[in-house]
Amino acid sequence: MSEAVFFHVDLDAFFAAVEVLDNPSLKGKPLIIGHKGPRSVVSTCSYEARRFGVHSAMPMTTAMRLCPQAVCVPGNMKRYSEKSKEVMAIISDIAPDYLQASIDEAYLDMTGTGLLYSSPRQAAVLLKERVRKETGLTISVGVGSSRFIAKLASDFKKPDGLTIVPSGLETDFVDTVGLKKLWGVGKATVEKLEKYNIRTTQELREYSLERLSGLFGSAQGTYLYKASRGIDPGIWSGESKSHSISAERTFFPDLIEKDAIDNYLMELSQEVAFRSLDEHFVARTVGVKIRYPDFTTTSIQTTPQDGIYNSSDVFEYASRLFWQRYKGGGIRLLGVGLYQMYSGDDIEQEELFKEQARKKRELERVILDINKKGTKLTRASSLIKDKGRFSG
DNA sequence: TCTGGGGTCCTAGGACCC
DNA sequence: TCTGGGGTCCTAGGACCC
Repeated sequence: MSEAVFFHVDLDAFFAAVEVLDNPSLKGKPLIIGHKGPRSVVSTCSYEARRFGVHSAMPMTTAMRLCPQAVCVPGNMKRYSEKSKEVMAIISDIAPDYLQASIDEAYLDMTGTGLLYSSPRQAAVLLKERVRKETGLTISVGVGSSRFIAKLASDFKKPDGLTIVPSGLETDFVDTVGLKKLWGVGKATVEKLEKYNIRTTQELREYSLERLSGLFGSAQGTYLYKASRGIDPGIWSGESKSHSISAERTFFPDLIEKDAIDNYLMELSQEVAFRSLDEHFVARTVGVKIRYPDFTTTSIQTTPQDGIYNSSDVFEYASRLFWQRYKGGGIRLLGVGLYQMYSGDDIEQEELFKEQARKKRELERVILDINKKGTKLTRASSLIKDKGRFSG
């Protein structure tokens, strides 16, 4: 029985790195990925831009104030997906088992690879070399006895880092990383911990499981208890329980006209409906999200008995929910989501599936296929766009 | 700093059932 | 009848991650 070994692989400043690869004149320059609108945020940025204090999720206006000379590009997800696939292909070549966690990171289970590689270090170096040679990108790799430790380790030295946490030193490593950088411990939790005078992982370990569960609830209490001891609290262990699809837009200026609101509700409804069709999922719940100019956000959802089978169903429920909840005035953000989704292949065989709804769903599938082949064929109503819209 | 968009998971309260 | 206990589902909101 060999000891558990996990790698966490993280692509360095991924979107920015791909942009530089495709346009070498950007090399060495502060580069920001994101729209330039007044309500945009930074998606990713190059290390050159980070030196000015720019980081992901920062309002674009702030970023440009900190680094006015930065080059700003909107980003190209299709291209990033391509490069991501190239990297994942190399990973699948090297690791017996892996789990892609997002477009730019993966967890590799390297347990029992002692006969394939002389050491975890050798395997990690090989992986880094192959990714660099074959894709032109650099990665940071963390190695540890669990996914949790590997994840913290990959972040420890960036870019182009390799951090190996020897088994037995997990708790020491967690102390070195520090409370604020623990995965799963965000701003709100840090603030709450500080109220109890907990500022370090050592101080956190002085609290019993019972005490933490009482203060933070059983799930988060257990999480903090384990994480502070370097024990994997269970990140990325099981299958995900639910699936959801959502689409939202932030507007500038705020949306106010009824027609514009209806048009966006229709557009967002179609977007999520077609994506659910594409992914062969059927949703049981529809929801709407409204954000007002003062940033207060509210949501409302329903789980109809009759089921949700096509884009008109989604729009009907979304519209009903919106007008039920809307308090009036400007709208900063509008969103439509589908929740409690399950595999559509089951439902399509059921008797209760209404004939009309089924036909419509099939028609929409045809439209989806045509769109995939490159022709644009959408409902005329969704083509009416108001002039105020800036992002999408 | 004035705050995107797409997700997952958790909590608390209420409804409802046995 | 002043009031159990457990389970499940639904809803709204919040934390967190990339």
